[in-house]
Amino acid sequence: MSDRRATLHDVARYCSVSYQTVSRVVNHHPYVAEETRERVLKAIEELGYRPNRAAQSLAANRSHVLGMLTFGIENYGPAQVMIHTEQAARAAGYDLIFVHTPDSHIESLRAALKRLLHWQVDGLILITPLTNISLDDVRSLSGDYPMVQIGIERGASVPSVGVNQQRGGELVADYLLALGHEQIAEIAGPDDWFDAAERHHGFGAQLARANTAPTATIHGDWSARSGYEATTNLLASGARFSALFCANDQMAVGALQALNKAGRRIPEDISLIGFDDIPEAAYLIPPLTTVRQDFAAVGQQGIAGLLQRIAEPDGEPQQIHIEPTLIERQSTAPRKP
Amino acid sequence: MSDRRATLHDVARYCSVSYQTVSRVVNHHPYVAEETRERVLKAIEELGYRPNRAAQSLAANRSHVLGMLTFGIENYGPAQVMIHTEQAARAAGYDLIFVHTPDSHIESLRAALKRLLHWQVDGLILITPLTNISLDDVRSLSGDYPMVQIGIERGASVPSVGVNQQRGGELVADYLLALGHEQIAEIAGPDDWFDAAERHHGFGAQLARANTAPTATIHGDWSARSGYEATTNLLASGARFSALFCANDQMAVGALQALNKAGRRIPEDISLIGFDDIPEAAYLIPPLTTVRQDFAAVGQQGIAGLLQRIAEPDGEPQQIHIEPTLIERQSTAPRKP
DNA sequence: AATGCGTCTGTGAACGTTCACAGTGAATGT
DNA sequence: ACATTCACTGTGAACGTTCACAGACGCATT
Repeated sequence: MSDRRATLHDVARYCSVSYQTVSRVVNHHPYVAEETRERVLKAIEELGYRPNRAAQSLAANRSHVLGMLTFGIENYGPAQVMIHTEQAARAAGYDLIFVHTPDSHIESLRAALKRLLHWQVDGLILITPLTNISLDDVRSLSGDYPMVQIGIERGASVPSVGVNQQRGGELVADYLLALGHEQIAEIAGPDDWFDAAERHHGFGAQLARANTAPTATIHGDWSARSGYEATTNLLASGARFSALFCANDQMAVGALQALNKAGRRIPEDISLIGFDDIPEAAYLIPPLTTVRQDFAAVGQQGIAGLLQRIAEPDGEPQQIHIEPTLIERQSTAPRKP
Repeated sequence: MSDRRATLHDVARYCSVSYQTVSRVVNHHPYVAEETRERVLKAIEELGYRPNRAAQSLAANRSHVLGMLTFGIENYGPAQVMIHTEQAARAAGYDLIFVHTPDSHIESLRAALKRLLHWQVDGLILITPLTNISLDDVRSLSGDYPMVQIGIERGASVPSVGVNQQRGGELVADYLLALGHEQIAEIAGPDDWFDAAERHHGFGAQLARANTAPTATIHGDWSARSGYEATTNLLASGARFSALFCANDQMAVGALQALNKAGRRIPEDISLIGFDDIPEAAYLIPPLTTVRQDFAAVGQQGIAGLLQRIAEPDGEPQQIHIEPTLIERQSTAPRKP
């Protein structure tokens, strides 16, 4: 209707109370008479009044916004985490301002972080699964902002929530060993992602406990293409293996094709196992055995942790682990005798 | 260091100028002496001053924020659009506040929109590819906000940018007809997505021009699971077809498995074609023929359109089409004689 | 010597809200 | 009858910035 948005004062004038009373109604303060409340509510409705967030932030010195910094959301895991985090934040009454770093340079991160801090964000959610981004560096920029890191960095000084990737690696090792496999190859994720590093570490450590080791480890970049190329190289190198662990499902897709081209049957000749349980995993040929991560839980716990941090900024930074589960399908089988 | 963030006044006092001069430096106004500028810049650096966005919004009555409303970003297409849109917005100096609707009820949309409008967003980006969301309804809530709809709605009263889905459907029809296929089945997307509707429409129309029609059309929900089930039903129904068009690649993954289980060889017995060109498409078995959409272009044009709209709010709402391209791989072949 | 203009700087008010406080009645207790 | 409390309402200042204006100075033009 009108040119300008209605303000507290407009509403106040409209129903002859003070602006403060209107404010009280809006913020559900006690001590406003029922009759007045209704009159004000009606006026708000009629004038289409909406509080101005900028003014609220400024006056109250809190913004009701959380800053979300992401990297690599073209990948399934980070994207899932992001969606669920947004949901949890919204449920808690927070809006999200969202910056995506296109690359992992520390300078890009600084720039992204600066953008977020311009806003008086109440807290920071970091979905930046990279080891080369030192959280101390982040801290130096962001001061004592409440924040939560999604994905666990070992011994970090920041509260964090993530899937226990190390345990995931162990699950895979245990499972393949139980099937009788002794020669196991690995296509790991990029070294600078700590999810990848932890998976790799857990996997290797568990094999070591059984006095064995991966026959080969190649690092991919999460893409099907890299899985394909890694597998091709693996086969060309003459490495012998009866099982192959891919650190995510997309790389397993590529591996599947490479193995297929080389005439290896799955699971008869080679057992293949992925990680993530993307929705397509059950529909590959054969359906892919993989490790499922509960991203919804990560998102919820992440926000819960952050809100707690906002409420009481001191206290030991907690690290919350979500346990992964192995989903057995038909891409794995006992080793042929 | 200090408890409170530095303000304009702090900086001003620190180097004995007025706050207004500092403001001028920050905003790159002309008419500030080189010597002063440097002194101020130095002070800003030393005090770690950052402008308070809330105060800026409030005073200037513009926020430098764009509101982004998304639906269905668990799907490849919307997610890609979102990423590229964010990038383009950031490049243009805008921050993004981000709300995701978990479902397509109009009430969820209203709620989401309300959140965005609380902020004095300068413009609105709608990535809500649903036909049941009437843009007029959006307008009634958002008034004359500059906005851009990602994904073309036929005859919409709002500027929009999207891939020419209809043309995509035509490409598929042309291609399969040229290969000699006459009996073509279709697994379409959900009816209430306009991308799906347009693809379906273009596909059907082009077949009609060749005096034929799909032998069967089933609607899936974009997931591999639904592709699998649809294909299974198709086969069980006894429908005869030598080619199958899936409205996205994920459904094609499911179809692939269903056909495989039924002993149909691809492409020898049945040609399969998808849509989207997800990164895994080239690594399926066999590599999937599909239609590629340039999501980066969509994002960039979307932001460009919105910024133009913000600059001059009047003028005919433009609709920008991005043309899709067919990527031929090995899941399609000429019909067996 | 007076006028004008361009460059640079400062002042006051405004943006729309919250916070701290002060005030007003009416009901209650002594 | 008077103080005390409680429920409710209003006032002034502040948050950190931008905008519109005005002032001061130097230099060229008349």
